[in-house]
Amino acid sequence: MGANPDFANRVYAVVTRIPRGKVTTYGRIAQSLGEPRAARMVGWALNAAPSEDIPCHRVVNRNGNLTGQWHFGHPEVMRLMLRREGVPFLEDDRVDLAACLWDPNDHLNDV
DNA sequence: AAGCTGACCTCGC
DNA sequence: GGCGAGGCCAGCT
Repeated sequence: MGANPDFANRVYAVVTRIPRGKVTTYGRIAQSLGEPRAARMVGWALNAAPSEDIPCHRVVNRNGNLTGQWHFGHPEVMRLMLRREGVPFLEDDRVDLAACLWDPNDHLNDV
């Protein structure tokens, strides 16, 4: 990992806490970590994150667009995984954040 | 070795 | 309200 395993570790912790059928954004995660400007690093952390242990597919951008769809090997993979969990889609590569947004800051003390 | 890029977001004009 | 630049940090060319 990089020189900030602590940051990436927190990212993994947050992503793991994302309930099934819910999604969150990179910015929300970064903000919950105290680094509202480090959204890019969140994405990079997920890049090196083991997708088999971490539900990285539940992380989308602020627009609700599946930016990292090609990172799963194929765009349809991320789509099907989210759709399988009951995540509502506004478009083929865009989810309804208003319906399935899970804010880590709102669930810091809640499990 | 230096510069660009990248699963992004926020601020400024 | 739309466009541009800055910021974050590590990896790659």
